[in-house]
Amino acid sequence: MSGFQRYKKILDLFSEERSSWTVIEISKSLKTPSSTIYRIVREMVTAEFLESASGSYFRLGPAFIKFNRIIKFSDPLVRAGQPFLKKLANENPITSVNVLARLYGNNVMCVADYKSPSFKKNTSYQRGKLMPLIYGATSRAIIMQITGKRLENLINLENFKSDEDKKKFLKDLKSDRKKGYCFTEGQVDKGLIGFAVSISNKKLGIEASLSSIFNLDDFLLEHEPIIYANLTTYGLLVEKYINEIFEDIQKYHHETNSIR
Amino acid sequence: MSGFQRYKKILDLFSEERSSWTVIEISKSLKTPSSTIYRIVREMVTAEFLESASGSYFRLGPAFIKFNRIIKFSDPLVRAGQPFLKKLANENPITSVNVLARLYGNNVMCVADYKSPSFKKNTSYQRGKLMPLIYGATSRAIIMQITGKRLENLINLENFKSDEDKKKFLKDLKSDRKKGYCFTEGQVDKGLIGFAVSISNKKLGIEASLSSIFNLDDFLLEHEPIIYANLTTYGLLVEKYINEIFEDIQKYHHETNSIR
DNA sequence: TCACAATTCTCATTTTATAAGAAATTTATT
DNA sequence: AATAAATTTCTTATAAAATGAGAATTGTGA
Repeated sequence: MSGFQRYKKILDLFSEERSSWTVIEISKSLKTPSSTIYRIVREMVTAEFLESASGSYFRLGPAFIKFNRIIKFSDPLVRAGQPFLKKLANENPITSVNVLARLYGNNVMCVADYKSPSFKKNTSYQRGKLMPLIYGATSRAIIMQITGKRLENLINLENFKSDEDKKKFLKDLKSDRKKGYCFTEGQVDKGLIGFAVSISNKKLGIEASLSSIFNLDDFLLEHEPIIYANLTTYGLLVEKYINEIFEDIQKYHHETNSIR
Repeated sequence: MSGFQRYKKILDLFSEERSSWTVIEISKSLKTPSSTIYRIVREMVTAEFLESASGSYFRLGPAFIKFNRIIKFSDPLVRAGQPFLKKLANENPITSVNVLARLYGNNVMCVADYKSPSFKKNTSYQRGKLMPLIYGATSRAIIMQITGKRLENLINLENFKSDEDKKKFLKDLKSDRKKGYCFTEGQVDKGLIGFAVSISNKKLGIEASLSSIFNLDDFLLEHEPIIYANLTTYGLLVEKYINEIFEDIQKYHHETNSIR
C-alpha cells in the first residue's frame, strides 16, 4: 500500500451502511498495525477528510461537502443541465424523476437529479449514486455514443448473463444510436420505465445523458411523443449551454494566463 | 510537503472560481517540478479524486460526489434535520431560507439548506459553504453552546474590528446562551435577518444550529413569536431524532462486532 | 508529416513511512 | 477518587517510497 492508495483504502471503507469506523476496526480490516493507522487517520483528520465522532469512532469529514459544492457550482455539465431538470419534471405529462448522469471511468454516475414532488417511490437515481453500465436508459444513452475499441473494453468488464444477452445488447445499442434516444423498462428499479437522450462534449471530455424516469403504472403510449420531444429539446439546450460555459472557461484561462 | 498534505495542497488549488488546472500551472503554483506533479496527479486520477478534462486541464473528480452522497445519507445531523427544513419553510409566516449548520474545526459549515420556492434572493446559505464564525445567527447559535478554554481558542483566531467589538460579542453570546435562541440582522448578507437555535449531541460530537433567514423587508415584529416557536419545536425534534439515529448506530456496531 | 507540447519513464539520492513496543492520555468502572 | 482499561501518541531502527533532472515516448494541431 503506497502513495494515495494508502489514504484511499481507508476512505473506501466508509459507506452509507457503515459510516463510522474505529482505528482498531480499520486496522483489522486492512491488516495494518494500529499505530500506522492512527498516524494516517490523524493526518486525514487534520486535512478534514475524516473527523472524529463519539466513542473513538471516525467518519467522513467536511472536505467532501466542500469539494462537492465546488464541483456542483463549476462542473459544466451540472451547471448547464441542472436548471432543466425541474423544467423537464414540470413539462412531462406524468410525474417523473429527471436525471443527469455521466461516464466516470468504468461507471455511470448520477450527477444531478430532480424528482417531481408528487413522485412517491424511492429510486436509484440520486446525485452521487453509481449506476450499472449496461442496465437502464440513463446508462444506455451514455454508452451508445461510445464506439470501437473503447466500447469493447468497457463492455468486456461487464458480466452478461449469456453471450446471447451480450449480442442483443450490442444490437440494441446500434439501433438506439441511430434513433438518438432510447428507453428501457424495469432494468434498474422494478415498476419504473426510463427514457434518455445522449449529451456529449468532445472538447470537455463529457459523455453523459439526460433522462426521465416514470412509474410504469402512470405511463400511456400517447405520452411517448411528448416525452421524447421534451428530452430532445432540452438535451440540445444542455449541449448548447455546456458549449457556452466551455468558451467562458477558455476565455478565463486565457486572461489569467496572460496576466501572469 | 509530505504525507497527505502532498495531495491536499493540490486539491486546495481548485475552487469555484478556478475549477481546472494544468499540471504545469500546478507545478508553478506549488513550486514543485512537473515530473513530480505528473506522478501525483496520475495517482489522484486513478483514485478518481481528479479527472482529466479537455486541453490537458484537470478538475475535481467523482470521488467527491460519491463521498458527499454517503455523508448526506448517513450523517446523523443531516439525516435527522433535513426533513424539517422544508416543514419550517412551509410553516414560517414569511418566505425563508432554512439551514442546518455545524462546527467543523474552526469553521461553521452549512450542511443542509432549503429555500422556499418564492425566496428570490441569492444567499450565502448553501450546503458546503463555509460561514464566518462570528457573524450571523446561524453561527452564533453554534458557538453560544461552547464555553471556557475552547471558546477562548476559537474566538482568538478571529479578527474583531476592535476590543470593544470582541467584548460586546462575548456579552451578547452570554445572554443569548441564557435565552436559548438568537437573531442577527444583515451580518452575513445585506437585507437579510436570521433567527437560530442550538442543536447539540455530546455523544456524537455534534455542535450545530437550526436557523431561518428572512428578507428584512418582509419581516414584521408580530412574526417573531411564530418564528421562535417553530425553531424551538423543530430544534428539539431534530435533537430527539439525532439521538434515535445514534442509538441505531450503536445497535448496529454492537451487532456487527459480535458477529466477528 | 512535422514540430511542439504533454506525459511517462529511469535512476541515483534524499526523504518519509513503517511497525513494535513504550509512554502518555483519555475514558469507563468500582 | 482511585483504579483499570482502552485509546492515542511517541520513539526508534529499518525498510520503503518519493523526489527531480533529464531522456524517452506519446499525443496533438497546423
